[in-house]
Amino acid sequence: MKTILQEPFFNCSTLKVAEELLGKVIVRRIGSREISFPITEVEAYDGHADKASHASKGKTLRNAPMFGEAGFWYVYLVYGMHWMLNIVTGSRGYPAAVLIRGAGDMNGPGRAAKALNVTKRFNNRPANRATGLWIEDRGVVVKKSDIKRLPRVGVDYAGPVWAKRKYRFVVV
DNA sequence: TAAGTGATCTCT
DNA sequence: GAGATCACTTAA
Repeated sequence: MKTILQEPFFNCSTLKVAEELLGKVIVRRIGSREISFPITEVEAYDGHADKASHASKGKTLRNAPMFGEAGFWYVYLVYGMHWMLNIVTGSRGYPAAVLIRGAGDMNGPGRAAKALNVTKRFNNRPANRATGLWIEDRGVVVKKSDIKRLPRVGVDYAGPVWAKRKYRFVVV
């Protein structure tokens, strides 16, 4: 049983989407080939009040996709070399997204994006088959007891309150 | 542990 | 236009 996740799945509480994304499968079509990896680690960025979120400083050209429709990709470059792959959540106008930090054997968001051959070409595009990058539910259920909640990575600048929030979900 | 790397944002 | 800042990786 395969279902491609659509807007209703993502137009929901960001934390809930983040948690439920674990065990789902990210699929990339390159020409006639398809590669896929189960999602193992994610981070939630929820709303303008979240100091760790790009959206906390208001809407800019870069983070505009976060304010858009759920189920769209938000892709950007950090440290001059790594693409970060996020899926937008929540309703239009509410800035939120989930960062894909790990998929398959890959650890670290930069490597996951590299393995999937993701670049800004996917920024602000919908997650569906036509785009060539989407997420499937293949019926795998990750048990609650197999999910670990941890603080997010690299967001100390957000201050102790937000930096300590356990918005990161990992499959153990 | 620290350097590499470049888009983006915030001042002038 | 210049300068600071980064949701990271790799090699040492």
